[in-house]
Amino acid sequence: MDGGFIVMEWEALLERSNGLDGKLTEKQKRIIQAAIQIFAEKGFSATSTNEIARKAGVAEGTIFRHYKTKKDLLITIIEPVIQNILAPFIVQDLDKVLDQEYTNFEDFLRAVEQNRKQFLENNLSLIKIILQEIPFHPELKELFKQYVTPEPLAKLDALIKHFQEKGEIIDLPTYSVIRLIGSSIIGYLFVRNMIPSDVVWDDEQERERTLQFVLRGLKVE
Amino acid sequence: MDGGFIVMEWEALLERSNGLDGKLTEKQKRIIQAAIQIFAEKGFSATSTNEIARKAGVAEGTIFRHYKTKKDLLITIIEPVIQNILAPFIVQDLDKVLDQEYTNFEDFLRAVEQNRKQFLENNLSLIKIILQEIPFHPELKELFKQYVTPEPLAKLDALIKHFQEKGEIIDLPTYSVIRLIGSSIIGYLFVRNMIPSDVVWDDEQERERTLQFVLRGLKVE
Amino acid sequence: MDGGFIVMEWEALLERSNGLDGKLTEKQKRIIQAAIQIFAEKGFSATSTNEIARKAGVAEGTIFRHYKTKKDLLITIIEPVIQNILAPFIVQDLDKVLDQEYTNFEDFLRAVEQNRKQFLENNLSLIKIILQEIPFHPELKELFKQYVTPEPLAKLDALIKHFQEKGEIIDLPTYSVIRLIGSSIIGYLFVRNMIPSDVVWDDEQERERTLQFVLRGLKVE
Amino acid sequence: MDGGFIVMEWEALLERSNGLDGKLTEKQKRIIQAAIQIFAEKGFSATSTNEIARKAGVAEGTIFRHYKTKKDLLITIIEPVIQNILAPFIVQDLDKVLDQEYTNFEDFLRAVEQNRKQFLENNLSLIKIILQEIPFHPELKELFKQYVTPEPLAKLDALIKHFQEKGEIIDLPTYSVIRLIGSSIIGYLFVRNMIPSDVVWDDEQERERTLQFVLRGLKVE
DNA sequence: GATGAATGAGGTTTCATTCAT
DNA sequence: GATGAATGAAACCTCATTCAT
Repeated sequence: MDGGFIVMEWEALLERSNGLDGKLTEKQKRIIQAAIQIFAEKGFSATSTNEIARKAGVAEGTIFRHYKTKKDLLITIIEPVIQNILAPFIVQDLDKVLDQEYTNFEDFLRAVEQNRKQFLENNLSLIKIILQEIPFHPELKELFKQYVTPEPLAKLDALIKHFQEKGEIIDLPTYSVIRLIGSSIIGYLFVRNMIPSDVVWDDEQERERTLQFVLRGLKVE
Repeated sequence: MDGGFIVMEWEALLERSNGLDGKLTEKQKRIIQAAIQIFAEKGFSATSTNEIARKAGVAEGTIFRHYKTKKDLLITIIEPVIQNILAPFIVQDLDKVLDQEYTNFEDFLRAVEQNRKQFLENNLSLIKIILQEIPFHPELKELFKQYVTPEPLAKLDALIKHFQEKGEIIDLPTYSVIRLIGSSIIGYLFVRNMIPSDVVWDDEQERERTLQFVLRGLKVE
Repeated sequence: MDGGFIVMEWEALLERSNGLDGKLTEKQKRIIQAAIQIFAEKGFSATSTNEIARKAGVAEGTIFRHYKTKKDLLITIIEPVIQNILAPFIVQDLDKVLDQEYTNFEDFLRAVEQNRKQFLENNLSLIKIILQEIPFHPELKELFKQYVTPEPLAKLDALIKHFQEKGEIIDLPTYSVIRLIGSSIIGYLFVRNMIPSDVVWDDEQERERTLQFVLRGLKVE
Repeated sequence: MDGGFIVMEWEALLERSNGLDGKLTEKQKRIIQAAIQIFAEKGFSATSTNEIARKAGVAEGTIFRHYKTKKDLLITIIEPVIQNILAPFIVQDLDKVLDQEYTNFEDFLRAVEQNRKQFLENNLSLIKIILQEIPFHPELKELFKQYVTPEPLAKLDALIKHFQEKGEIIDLPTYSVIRLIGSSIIGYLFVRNMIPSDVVWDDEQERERTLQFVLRGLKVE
């Protein structure tokens, strides 16, 4: 099983989001790992702490020593993921992109797609949990809002405008551009990950079709 | 409250899906209505039959007289919705569309968007329930597959090809075309329904932008 | 065992305090009875609902169908007792006492002692529970205050003054008189009920000594 | 807060009762102090060792290094208090009293009242704990009996007889005299300590009334 | 001596489901 | 058909106590 991998990924997110320190005990890791797996599989409400404890190989009480309630455990897991979902690579690397005049919109698009595809693949269970549980937990919605800070959005805005000024994409409000790009890429990634294994799917071609669709859709006529 | 409306809508779906008109007793309707509301609000697992009974104004036992288990109640609610999600208006009206040579792709797109928007608005709670619960209940997945019958898909396929032959849209595999159109429209509808009430949103413009984006994205160059 | 007797007594208090209606099911009575016994024996906190259920011969869940929480059960038991502790016979019969001029202080004292002795004996477990738990539950303190209504106190005040005017007892503030009488009688009743069975105790004599002590202590010199 | 004071008091009791001076470490003192406070506030059963540890600022394990079980801690706290409750000042000073012919019953009464009032005020929490827990722990009852040694009682008996022979108080059995005096004084102290702060209470007067009541009640006619 | 993570038994409460009325 | 009291399994969580460090 790949549980170990999932937790490694999650720990990476954790470190990136809290500056690190980590210091998770062995048992804590096992609890987190078990919880991620079962939450993703059955949903938060339908998962019992007993089951988590059994899968983690710890006593049930141990869970509650580290996380005051079951919901606490959920939030502990989700918080760093939310932070990283909403802080796409742009934030880190935007300056470079803006500085380098040679970068065009198509390269940007390919980079975004590549980056998010990676993130999605590395964090499938975690993202599933978030999508499932956000509607039911106001605290999570709050977390979400809290991390939609103006700064990265401003940068993204600048970037879009940059391409518009260069005449590479059509002149629409930033949020519309983001929505249209986002829909197409997320739609592609969603189908790609959800299709049953017995269906033929030429990933390379589908990606190319999606990117071309977006490029044409936003091209200045 | 619009609970009554929701059930009326659901009953319509029920009738359309099972032909006959149900013969639901007053209490059954109240149970269904209460269940839809609370399932949508808190999720299936986190909803107690006691709560449903209270909201429906019936005894807890009454629920189990009509639905053998809680899950039975869920499936009873979801089944007709699944059928109708996957049987877009095309099924009923496709012949007309195909017959009428004058109909162009843009009109078709507008019609699809309009039809799905209506469906979404009328059945928000129901769709929310389905999206939430499908991942956790193999029976529901089965139901899903069962209703992805070849017939409507074949018709849709014919329709896409029809527009491709007329040179109105680019020559891609049908499923890619559907995916690209679907992503954009669903993305638009999703944002439209999810945005908080305090954000400005010019619906007419956004719809137009989305449609133009799709039209350009699929246009033959 | 006298459990049946205790509950009968408690039901009597309940009826007297809520005007009656009773309508306790058989199981409810068994739960109350078991709870009274074990609370008195081990204290509220040290009593488990599991133990109550076992002694009552019902399922644990049944307790929570009737009483939302364990504390609810405690309050349900205690409320009518508090009411009746604080509403001594005087309330009911005071008018008679005041009307009959021939009644003297000694007869009154004997009557009080007799009445409270009866009450104490009939409700030993209940009173024990109250004394134990009141300090820890603000709700109970509130209940207490709520039932120290001005009306019965006013009547008692009138009665004391009545005897003072007749020159039968010394001229002290009512609350001091009540305190002194109360201390002596409660002290007598307490010792009487607490003494181990192997100690000799001539009840008749001790009561007489106590009454004479109070009479002398309050006599006008 | 007066936590420090409480433990100082308790240490004094401890020293007086075991002769030696205890050699309590700093942490032990903090544990005892925390335990006294929380036991008094919430009762023994409702107090968790975790809470004691937190309030004492020690690790939970440290408690169990010093006291084998939670009950052990309770008994450790209570034992010296029981000894001192039941060994009123008489024990130490009785000889003086008996020797000094000039001492009369009234002075004796005043001294008892003063001494017990002091004790009560200094040890309110401790006494509260004892009264709460004695009914539930046979070991404590045993302790109690164990300290009701014949010797101090014999001295008290002698003292009562002494005043009876001098004709200062009525001729009743010693235990009746003690009971009557005790009831009145304890009743006074109880009311004095329990009255809410918003009620007027002239302590000097009330004490005088109580003492006069006892004096009259026991006076030879 | 002190710590605090770990335990597992047991606490209170909730729940879907049954069944006599 | 409808009820709602009753059930008991299982849920979440707390607790006193142990033990390796």
